[in-house]
Amino acid sequence: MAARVGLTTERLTRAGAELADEVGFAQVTVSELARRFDVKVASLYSHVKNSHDLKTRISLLALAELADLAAEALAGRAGKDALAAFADVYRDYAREHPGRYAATQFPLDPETAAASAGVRHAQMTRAILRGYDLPEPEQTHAVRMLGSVFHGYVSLELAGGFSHSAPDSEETWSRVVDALDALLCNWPTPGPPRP
Amino acid sequence: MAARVGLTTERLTRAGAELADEVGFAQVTVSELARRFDVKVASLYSHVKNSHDLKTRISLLALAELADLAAEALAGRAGKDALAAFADVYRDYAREHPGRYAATQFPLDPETAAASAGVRHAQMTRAILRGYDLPEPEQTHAVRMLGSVFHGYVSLELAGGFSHSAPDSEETWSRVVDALDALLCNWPTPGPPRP
DNA sequence: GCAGTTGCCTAAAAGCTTTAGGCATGCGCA
DNA sequence: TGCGCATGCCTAAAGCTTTTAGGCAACTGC
Repeated sequence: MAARVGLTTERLTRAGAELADEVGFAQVTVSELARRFDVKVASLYSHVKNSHDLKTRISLLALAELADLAAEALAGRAGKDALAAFADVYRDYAREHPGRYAATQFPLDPETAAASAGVRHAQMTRAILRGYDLPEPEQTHAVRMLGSVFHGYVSLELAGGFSHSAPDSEETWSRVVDALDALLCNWPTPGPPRP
Repeated sequence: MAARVGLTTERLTRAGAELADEVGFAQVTVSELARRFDVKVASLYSHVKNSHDLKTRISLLALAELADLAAEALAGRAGKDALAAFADVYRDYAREHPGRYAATQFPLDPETAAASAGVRHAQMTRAILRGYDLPEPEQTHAVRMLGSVFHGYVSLELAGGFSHSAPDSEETWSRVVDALDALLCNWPTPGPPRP
């Protein structure tokens, strides 16, 4: 009958990522993917363990892409320049590839996460902080805070939180980066413990 | 046969919220809810339009609970005290009710969102800023940044991002609140536009 | 040109969603 | 107390997704 289509775990993962950007990561389904390759659903199960496995692979792909883009953007930059470039890459990736971005939030089991490009991305965040010198325990707090701001901002923006109200998101983003730079330059020393 | 159970949109919504906290918001299903009431699935469709409607209602319930808790925490506080209390309510709610918290991120259509308790919550964020005086355009940027940090931090924490590594999340959270307070006290003035 | 592997298929079971239509329970009213 | 009617929950059914088992045919390499 029909010739072989040439399915591959690789191709399925890529197509899954594109599908995610089109219809949303949550709507990525083995069935829909099969439809796109004009192939019966069961055929995919030779290349992908199950739906969860497919999503995990898409997530790993997205994390790797994001880390690569960030590494490229960071090359030759330091200080606020590096911070802004890193932040922009993150936000732009999310806006250009909302489905893939959602995939980066897919909960991975600890070993998978530890082997993912996510750790590379985290190391880059820490590298940026070398431009501002913070003592060690504070550095970790700052890394976590940067991650929170970037992820939080992009999530809310993608959810439509900042649209349809002035000032526009572009401007706020720029001010947020300014604020983070200022904050890292004047990182507060620990006060008395809260009650 | 079996007596009437007394289903209500209200009761279904509440039970749905509990279910979300137990198994995760994404796993909330009309079928599972029916099982919990020991009732046939179709019976729920008299009280709830469809699965999406159910999730919307759970989302609205969670937003209202969160806004109520925040309002209570804010009463009689100002400045950093208010900021910390507001932040803690947000984080504690998310940790005690992860499913409901996830529900607060459920995308609502614009009119529904505008009529939700979400706007009340946003207004409270703005009220906190009255303790730090920022000029108007900057105030909006700051509101968005606070929202981003809170949401981002809590999301990452819930996803397990900060567990299994020192220092513990409790400490970072406290430092993040310190940092936000410091930042609001020294909010940077707009620099030259980025190229 | 043959053997063997691999790839895609048919078949089937199980679960979730949603709609249509039916019976009876339990309420209001006489 | 008993009647009528509305409402609440049920049966039935179709359509979709996931996942497994097993089969045939098409490529690969010899």
